[in-house]
Amino acid sequence: MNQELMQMMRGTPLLSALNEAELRRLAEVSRRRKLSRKEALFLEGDPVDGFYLVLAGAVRLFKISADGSELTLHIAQRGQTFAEAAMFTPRGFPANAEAVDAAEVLFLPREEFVAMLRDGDELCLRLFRDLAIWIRRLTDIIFSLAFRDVESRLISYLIQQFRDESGRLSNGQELHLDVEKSLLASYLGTTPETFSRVLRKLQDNGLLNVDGPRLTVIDAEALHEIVELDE
Amino acid sequence: MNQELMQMMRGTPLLSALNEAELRRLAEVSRRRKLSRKEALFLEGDPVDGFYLVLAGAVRLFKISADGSELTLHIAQRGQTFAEAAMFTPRGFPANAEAVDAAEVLFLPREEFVAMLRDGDELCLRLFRDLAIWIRRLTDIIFSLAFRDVESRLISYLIQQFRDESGRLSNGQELHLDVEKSLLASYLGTTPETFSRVLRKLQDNGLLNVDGPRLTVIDAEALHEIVELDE
DNA sequence: CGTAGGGTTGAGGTTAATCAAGTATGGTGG
DNA sequence: CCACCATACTTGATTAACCTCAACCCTACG
Repeated sequence: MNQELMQMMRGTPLLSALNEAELRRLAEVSRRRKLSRKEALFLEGDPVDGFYLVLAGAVRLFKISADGSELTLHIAQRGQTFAEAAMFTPRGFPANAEAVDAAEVLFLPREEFVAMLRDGDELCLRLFRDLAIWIRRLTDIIFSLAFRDVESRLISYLIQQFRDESGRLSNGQELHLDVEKSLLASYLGTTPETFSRVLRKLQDNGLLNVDGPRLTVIDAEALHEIVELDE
Repeated sequence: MNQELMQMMRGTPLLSALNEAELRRLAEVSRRRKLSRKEALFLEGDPVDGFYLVLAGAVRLFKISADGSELTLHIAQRGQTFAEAAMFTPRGFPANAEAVDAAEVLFLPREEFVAMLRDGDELCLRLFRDLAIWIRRLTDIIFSLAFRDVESRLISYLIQQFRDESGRLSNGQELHLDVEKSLLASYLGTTPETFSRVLRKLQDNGLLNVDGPRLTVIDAEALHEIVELDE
């Protein structure tokens, strides 16, 4: 049996509730799948036979509009699970999934997993927490889209990604964007053009230095003020 | 024991998984609460000690921005439960709740409910479905906010509320708005002014007749076309 | 009759999308 | 090693959607 796989599974909040035997059983029926950059994993509406764990790389979950524009809901990183909730809806996946860069995922079949839900109440509680976190995440996105402008959303993202122990950015700090700017734009619910312009504006106003994917914080205080204005 | 209460509880998808004894036990520890129009039930961030079932009237779940504007996430009607998910997050309610009109709710304490989760796997599965439905609902809201204009959202709402067996509106059909227009505006993520203007435009274009809260469908085909354009 | 609340209408301004063009940058094949 | 191309990114000009502010209407109700 694959030791590294078991290790990864144990590392997730959800699956760590399983005992050794269950973990091994689940590992046996799971399937690995390699994805190339931008390769689709599933589409919105596809029937759901199980959920996924990211083994390597990252997977993007996104909605797509009739005219083709996209909004990224979440980027699942190595060690994270996704599509757990979809297993319990009759209407298939509520979003699309594709690899950000080359990636590998582990597919965990619904049937075996649900069987384990039936005997372990700890596993149930973990899954409830998982789903509740999703609900939180989605309500946060709704709040952002409804009440905040792109500038505020962008700065929020930076703070969230790069904050120190105090939960804040500090002057001189280097922020290296590890994802494409256009992907980030989609995550912020805007276009690459607007994203670029907002970065530019922050630079012109002396809050941030921009050098390709390398950002340098110039005026952390001002940045924090902008997001705190709309909570 | 209150027969009517038991009846209501049995009527919900979630609680119908409980057996008689459990139902009675839960009814015993539950608490009824009457709310007057616009009375707050809880605020975002409040600690969560349980969830709610609407006994009468309706309860509105909404986010509120720093400058005071509101976005309604859901209007829970008689017989519906809400805040189930919040029980499993460490960060309190993710939204505010208040009565739309005079209403009555039943508070179901977390502790007893979670205890029942531990022994009934059917109950767990129902709850998973509940949470998955919430996730679906929230992703739909996100889709609407990100990709669709107010006109399209409004028509979608009307179709959703008043569709016949075929899932469509028909010419001459009377649609009676049972909630305040300003509340509807908040539900559609817009302002009363814009809401009013959109209705006006639909009337001017001969798609709809507007007489206070009474709408009459003039051109169902055209209405459906508008929403189908953006899926 | 007067007032209050919900609703409507108009003018003006802001945000951000769209369209179009131009600039790096990195990889590939000659 | 260089020319070429694809791709991401940037910038400018224009436009569209929608919000804000302000005034006004209408109806219910004291």
